[in-house]
Amino acid sequence: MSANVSSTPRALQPREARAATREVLEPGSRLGLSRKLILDTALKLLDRDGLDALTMRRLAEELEVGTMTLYGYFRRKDELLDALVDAVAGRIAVEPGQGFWKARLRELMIGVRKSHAEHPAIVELRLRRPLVSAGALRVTEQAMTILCDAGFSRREAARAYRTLLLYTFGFSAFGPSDHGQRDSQQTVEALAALPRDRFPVLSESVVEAAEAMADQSVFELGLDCLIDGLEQRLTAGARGHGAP
Amino acid sequence: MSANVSSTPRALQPREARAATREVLEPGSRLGLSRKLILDTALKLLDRDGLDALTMRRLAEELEVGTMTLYGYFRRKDELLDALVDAVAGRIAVEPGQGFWKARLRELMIGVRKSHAEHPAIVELRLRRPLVSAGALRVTEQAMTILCDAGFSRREAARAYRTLLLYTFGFSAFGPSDHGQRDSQQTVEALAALPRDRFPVLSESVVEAAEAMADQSVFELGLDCLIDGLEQRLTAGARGHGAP
DNA sequence: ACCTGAACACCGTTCAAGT
DNA sequence: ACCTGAACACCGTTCAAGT
Repeated sequence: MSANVSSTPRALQPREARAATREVLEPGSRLGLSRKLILDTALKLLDRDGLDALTMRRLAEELEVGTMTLYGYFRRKDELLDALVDAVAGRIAVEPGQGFWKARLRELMIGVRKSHAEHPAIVELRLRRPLVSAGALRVTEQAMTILCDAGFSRREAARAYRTLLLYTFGFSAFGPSDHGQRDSQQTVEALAALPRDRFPVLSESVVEAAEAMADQSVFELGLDCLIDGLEQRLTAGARGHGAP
Repeated sequence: MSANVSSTPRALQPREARAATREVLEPGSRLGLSRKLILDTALKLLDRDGLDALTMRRLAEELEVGTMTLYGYFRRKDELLDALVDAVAGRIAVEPGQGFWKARLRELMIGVRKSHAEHPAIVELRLRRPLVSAGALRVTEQAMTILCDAGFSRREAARAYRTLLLYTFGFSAFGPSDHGQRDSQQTVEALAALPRDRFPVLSESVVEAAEAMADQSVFELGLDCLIDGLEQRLTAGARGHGAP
């Protein structure tokens, strides 16, 4: 799938590029079709049956339309996927909020995490495409605002946000899935089967390890550790060699 | 691909399970074939051409063997992929090391990150499969040892390691790719094209944001923030309400 | 102008057959 | 016992044709 992605950027012409960022084709639609309807249906399919279930054929079938009709609205499947990611990212809450910067930042990242939890397949989609669309950058803007207001330089704010975002994506992509009951039981069994001589500590921590692997609340632990660590650097920097 | 994964665990019988964890079939090999050779070739293919290039047909072609011959060594492609992940994880450095626990933990996670950087496709493979094989758990054992020695309870050690691991995976999966020169230029352009009124801070931080997105060293920033945050919790816990 | 079936070049895997 | 080609049920996408 991603082999196709990497093979066809095709450097858009300036004028064409501008058009491409908003509505690409959007034909007149003899059937009731629209880009929005296609995206909504794709998201429904994604949430219900996962990333692998989102094929052009099945999406078309769901819309009761010929497969090739979709290609009148999105030139390639990739284009549809990018639009999907942008749309979902665009719904993440970025209210200004109030209070200390640490609390505001915490709130923001929990909103990102919540969006991931609601649409797990979207996280997978973001793996290979470093999408920098407007919808996806709303969160970045908000985070940068909070961090710069707190006293971080633009460079440090950008780096700090990066660690928060990558941690959040990591948790969503590799962390516990929402149903994860069965996973936990399997984890316990796998850990219990380890040779005690080579895994002395883990053998004594089977339950604790399995719980940590299944526990959604570990997200907040890491998030708070990161934010605390960033705060230390902020105050250390201000004291140590003064901000310019 | 992963639809197939989820559809066929098939609960092994106890005796069968034991056999399955080591050598599954390993036929006598009239050609010079072996599970090891297949895995080595698969890893070479993966590193050279990426995850999508690793198809059973192409792997067989590379080995100058009929496609179906591979199925004599691995029952399914998934089985081959799991073996691949386990083998690569098994090579991560987990020397005991010395010094303060923070430095040892830092070293360990940098080793994990290094392995990811060397085999990016392996990170993708670990997305959907929460593999708990012996090879992959060596790092866990080492991390738990370090954290427990430092004074964390087994539960807190397991949770702490979890945040470190998920951050590391997040960075490797969603962070800058190793070549990423071109990405950076494209990022700058995308950020510069944002409407200044809706993105006032980001518009002023185009270069800083693009640099942070391309910078491998941001990994250490987040890693150190996390470890510092964990340390705060360790000492706070020891002072606050004493360890049992 | 809008929609679409057939076809092409791919997948993983089953099955029956080769030696 | 070991190996494998043909076949099946899928992909994304091109192309030429329908209305």
